[in-house]
Amino acid sequence: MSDPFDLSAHEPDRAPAADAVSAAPPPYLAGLNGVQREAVEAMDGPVLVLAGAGTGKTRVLTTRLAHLLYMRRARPFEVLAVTFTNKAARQMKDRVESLLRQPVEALWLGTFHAMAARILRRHAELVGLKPNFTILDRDDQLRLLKQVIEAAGLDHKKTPPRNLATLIDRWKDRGQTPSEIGKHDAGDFAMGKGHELYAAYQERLRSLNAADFGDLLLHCLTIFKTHTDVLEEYQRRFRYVLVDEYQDANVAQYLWLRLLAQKHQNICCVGDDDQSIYGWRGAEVGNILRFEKDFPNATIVRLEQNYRSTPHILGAASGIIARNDGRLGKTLWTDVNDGEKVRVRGVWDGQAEARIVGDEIEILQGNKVELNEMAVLVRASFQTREFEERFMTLGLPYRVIGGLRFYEHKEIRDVIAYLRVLVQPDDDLAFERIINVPRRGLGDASLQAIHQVARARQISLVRAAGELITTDELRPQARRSLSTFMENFDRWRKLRGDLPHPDLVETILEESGYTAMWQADKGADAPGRLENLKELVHALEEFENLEQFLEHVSLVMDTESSQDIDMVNIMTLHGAKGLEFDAVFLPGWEEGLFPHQRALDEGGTTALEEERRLAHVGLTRARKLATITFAANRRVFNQWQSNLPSRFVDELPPEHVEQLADPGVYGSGGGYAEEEPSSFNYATPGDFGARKGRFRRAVNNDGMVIEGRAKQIDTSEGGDGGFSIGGRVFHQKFGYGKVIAMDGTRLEIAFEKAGTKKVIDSFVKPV
DNA sequence: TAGGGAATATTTTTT
DNA sequence: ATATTCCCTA
Repeated sequence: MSDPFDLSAHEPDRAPAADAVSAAPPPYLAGLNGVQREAVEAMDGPVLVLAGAGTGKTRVLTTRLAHLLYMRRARPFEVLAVTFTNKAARQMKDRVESLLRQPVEALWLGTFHAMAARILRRHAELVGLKPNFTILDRDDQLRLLKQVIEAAGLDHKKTPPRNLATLIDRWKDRGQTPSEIGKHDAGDFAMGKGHELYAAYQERLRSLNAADFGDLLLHCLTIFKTHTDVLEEYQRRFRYVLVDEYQDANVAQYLWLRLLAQKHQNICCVGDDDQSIYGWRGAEVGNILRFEKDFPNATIVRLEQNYRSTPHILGAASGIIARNDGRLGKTLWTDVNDGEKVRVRGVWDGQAEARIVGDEIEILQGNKVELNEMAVLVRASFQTREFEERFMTLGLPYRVIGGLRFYEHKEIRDVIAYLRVLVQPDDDLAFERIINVPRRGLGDASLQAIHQVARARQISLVRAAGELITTDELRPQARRSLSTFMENFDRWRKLRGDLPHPDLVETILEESGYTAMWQADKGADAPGRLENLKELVHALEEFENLEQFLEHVSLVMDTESSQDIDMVNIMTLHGAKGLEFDAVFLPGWEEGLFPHQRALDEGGTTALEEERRLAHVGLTRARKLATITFAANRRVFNQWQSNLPSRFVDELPPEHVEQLADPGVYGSGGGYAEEEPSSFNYATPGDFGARKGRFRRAVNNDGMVIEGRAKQIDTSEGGDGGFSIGGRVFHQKFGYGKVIAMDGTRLEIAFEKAGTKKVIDSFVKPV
């Protein structure tokens, strides 16, 4: 291997780009290990980097990109670098700039969707769109689908738009247009009309001059396939292609990449099959395997040395992931020798869990661990609530990442709709959203009338509205109101040239009565909404114009939460991918929640393995400390449910786990606090995990299943079998109920007063 | 047309 | 439990 610091050894193969090169030797290669360096320096030809968690994947990718520019292999605009999240894209840009110690502009660096949108805007007319097409979000998509379903004479209750959306998304994820799928690919869905609905939806999108997320990629593929000249232009341009989180790519993205990289073959994909957690969104781990076939002479680099976590954390994570079949099989290792074991702790219920996590966080905080360096990683977003409540009580600062995002707030979406109509008058969906917000007497009847005109004349709603105000179709009141509404928009459009856009938006908010609407609202959330509106106007200053802002909100749904304030992070496991923290809390490791019941029911082994990868991702986020908790009882939909510990708890190798006794189990278990003194024993570490199969169950006086070592139970009362599904039973505490399901000695009973619970049979009597 | 009140679904994960 | 959506009446 030649000396990378010697520039003469790497004679640039093209004219240097004056703007991106400094004369100093690359300062960034020094800290890399052998394999990392190999991945960075293998610049010619396809490269696949299989990078385990915490092995310096991002570093390799960014260094490689910096190196390409530094070595003048490509000018910035000749490099395509795609990520899945905007955050990752931002990070990559920042890091490349800091490696090169200068700003880098003109790179094609962004999410798949952003890059595809950029290409599509330039060639929109090739797929029947105008360059200013609207990008629909999930909400718009669903509303449109509802219309399509009803237009097809179907009931949107029997054919839920959501299900149709998922179906269509999956087709688009696979790169299939309506003409490329079989007539019956949708099976029974919508009485076999799935295909027809898809086609109708695409037609509607086109007439609305709109594209959904999937279309951004799909339309690109169509263009590439039908217009080779366009494809060639991009193939020539992109001398180097870099891909982050490759295991998350769906087929459409894969095809997109393959087409673009075909000419130069300089494609570098970084991924980890063990971190593939987006199968439900169409991600195809198989893409990793196909890579070698499509790019036969690919260099394969494995990164296995972990620089993040302690051996116990790695051991625990590896132990879990080892249960999966069909892995590419990396083995993470580390130099580090010390560190604490992964802690596992069972608790009484969700509140106790939140309380204990809160306490632990305060202890860590006392030990000078920054709150920013701690995270609570949940399986499902509803779990965040209990932590928020607890942390609020404690006065513990926290941020929920990925919760309700800024742009998903109703008031923000309303304003955006105003802006969309302003910029793109033909945006029917936006128009529909705001025509009567705030209330201006333009209800269903008026909207129907407008629709009728629009349909008859094949024009957009705004144009139809413009025609309607010249006729006597509408009631005078409605007509006047609509007329004012339209005049407002005309005036605002004229103002666009004269007024800075934040001021314009403020004007619109005032004159439309939108601000007034919330000021008049007595709801508890109204002040917050007004705050958000202010924040939105403020945010507008960051953008050059409204179009840019709208593109941003369509594609960048995340908002940067202030990293500089010291706060505990709460987020889903999915949201945590790519992040790391000193201390990680993993609550809710219960059967049914994690692995999630729905994954278990619908996805079989494949889905279970994905859940397992999720567990692996969660654990490997931790640098020093990982704490797993599971609650015996949890309130789901206002119903109490007893749960068994997750099978993943069993799968943790005992030698890497410390089982914690928890004296506080009964401290806050709602009404149960007094019933059982703290005599309840937890399993020793040996009992946990070492035992084959399930935990032995313990029960409290109510016969509800809680975790741990089986406790002596007085079974003298009742429990002589004879239960049957549908049978009526009586429980000392919960009263009468009906047996819904039986699993050995466990019964699931729908109590008349107390809701559905899982209880041990010996505590109920047949009646 | 709007506003209240009932019925109903929601909760897996997201660019 | 909460949020939306639906339905009915004023």
